[in-house]
Amino acid sequence: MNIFRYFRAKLADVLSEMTAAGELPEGLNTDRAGVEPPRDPSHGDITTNAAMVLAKAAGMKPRDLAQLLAARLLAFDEVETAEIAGPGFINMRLADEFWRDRLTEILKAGTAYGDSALGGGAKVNVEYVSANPTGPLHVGHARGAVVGDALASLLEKAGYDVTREYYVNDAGAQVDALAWSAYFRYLRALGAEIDETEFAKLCPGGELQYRGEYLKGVGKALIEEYGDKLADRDEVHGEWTIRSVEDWLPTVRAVAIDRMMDLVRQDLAVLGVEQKVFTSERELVERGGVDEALDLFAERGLSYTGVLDPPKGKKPDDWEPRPQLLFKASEFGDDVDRPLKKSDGSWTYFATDVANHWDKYRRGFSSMINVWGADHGGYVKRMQAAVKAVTAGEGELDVKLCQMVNLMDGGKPVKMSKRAGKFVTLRDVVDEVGKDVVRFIMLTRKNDAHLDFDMQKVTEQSRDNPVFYVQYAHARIRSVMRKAQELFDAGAIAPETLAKANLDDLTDTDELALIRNMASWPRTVESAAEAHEAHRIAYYLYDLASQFHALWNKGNEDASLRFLIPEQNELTIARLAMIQGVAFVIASGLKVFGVTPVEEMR
RNA sequence: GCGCCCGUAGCUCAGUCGGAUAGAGCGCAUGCCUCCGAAGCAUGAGGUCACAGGUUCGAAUCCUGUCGGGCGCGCCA
Repeated sequence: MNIFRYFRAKLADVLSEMTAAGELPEGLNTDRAGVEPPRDPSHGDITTNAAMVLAKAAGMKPRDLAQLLAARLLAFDEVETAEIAGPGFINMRLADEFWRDRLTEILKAGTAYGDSALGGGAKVNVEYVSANPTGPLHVGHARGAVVGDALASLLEKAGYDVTREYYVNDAGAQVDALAWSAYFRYLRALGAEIDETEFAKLCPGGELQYRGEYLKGVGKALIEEYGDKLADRDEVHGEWTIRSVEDWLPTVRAVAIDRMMDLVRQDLAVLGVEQKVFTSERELVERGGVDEALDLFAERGLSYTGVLDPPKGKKPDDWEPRPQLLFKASEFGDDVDRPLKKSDGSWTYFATDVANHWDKYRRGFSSMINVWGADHGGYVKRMQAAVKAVTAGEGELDVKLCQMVNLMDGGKPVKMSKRAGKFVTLRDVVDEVGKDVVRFIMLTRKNDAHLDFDMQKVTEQSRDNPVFYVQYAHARIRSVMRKAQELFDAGAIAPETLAKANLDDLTDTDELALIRNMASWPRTVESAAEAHEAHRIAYYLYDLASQFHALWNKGNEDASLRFLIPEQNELTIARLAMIQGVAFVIASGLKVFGVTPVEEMR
């Protein structure tokens, strides 16, 4: 139960009562009246701005209206006090009993606490990673993977029907370059003595783009399946020669992409990411998806053949005007119209991506979320414009841009050279620090802020490491529960039993404050889901964990505040119920992150 | 030149639909372990929310402009 939503409903009742009594005018718009936590807890448990927002329309002074509202709100059993403060806030304090009931609710729900019906089962598509299938994933991809995956889980928790999707860019120049690079490995594996720089000259762009060791496997796989059929051997000199492109490239490309996608899937599995739908750009093109989408543009008069102005501020050295098929993106909020066809007549990446989103819409997703690297920022407007155009305004696309991850080791940046094919892979990092640490840390910043990832700091066992601190809280609770088995039967301290326990002994201010914080978990889930911001969960968990640790520490000074008090069974049971509640809420949050709560620290 | 993102404590960052006296960690200062819950804890100092206007009961938050940083800007994805 989202307590703020609960009291917002009560406020609505009060407002309609007042309208019926003639104290408020008919047809008052009450949308802006909300029930929220006060900024300062000393003001109370919940607060409403209703009097201030409605005063003008009601023709009353805010504080006068607040008086009337407060009197009626006070009539509810749960509301202990209702005071007017500042410009017209109504601060309410809720009965201790109400909070203890929330704890009972948590114990009944377990890790399902915080589940919400907010989404109402609406379908949402979250597309993330979507890295080119040209090699293993590196650390940068890890952030997008985790951000997308956690956002998907968060939306599921908030009641949406979520599909996790990966768009495979298996058409276009990049995968052709991959095929060339794989072909080189194939020829080498056949035993051909081909010089790398000589071969590079034959490649498109005169460069052998992918030189990592990981392509050796593709070369071998090609030999296993096709033997030497993809190359010719000069009978006289015994040298291997390259066949014409159309004879080998489609085959090599297909095998290489297949292999690379296996690699990508394995890397994602290591991170605990499992996407359900893999949409192939090539298949989309082959089954006419692009033609369909662009026909739609043509029908609606949203495309035309024209010439773009040269980009300003950039040296137009090799620029020359060329007529292209353009999409009227500027009619949908973009700055200029965008090309759908290249000068050679083939589709641009944008055109196929329009088809991709059109396809998603037809599969029933009017709500779509894409997670991209920040370097794709310039692409957002045109894609949103395209989604609006292709769905006739019914579809909505939110793009989460992930900023760079600065990989560090003991305060020093880890050097990565993409040119030499030496970059730190996702797998390297996961092997080093573990999946849970990577996942949690990737969510400790807003997606659009730079993130420092220090391999040493993230495994440090100290308060400034949020992963440790949150996990430690959970482990401490599990440890107390284990110890409690020396005092009670396992059945007596099982969550189902604790849910029935008498909690009246929970009277300490810090204990009640802890319960209040737990009770704000459903609201945290809902607001984070609405904002599409999973990182808020990390801050909530850190906050809850430190509140728990503070209470634990008080037990050092004052033995009467400890969780296990010998000879005082009822009090101890109540406190066990409380910390079990904390463990559930932490586990519930970690589940959203795909992080396993630990039983003990090692 | 244009567009997008960002600018909050010495440092790294939170900040809920616009809400009251702007928060956390690190660092700093002070106090606290012969044992019973210290892989530490408690308390405190520290701010022109980049700057200047505007919107209103109320602005770190919304709008306009300026300054500073990052990213992007036809035939790459």
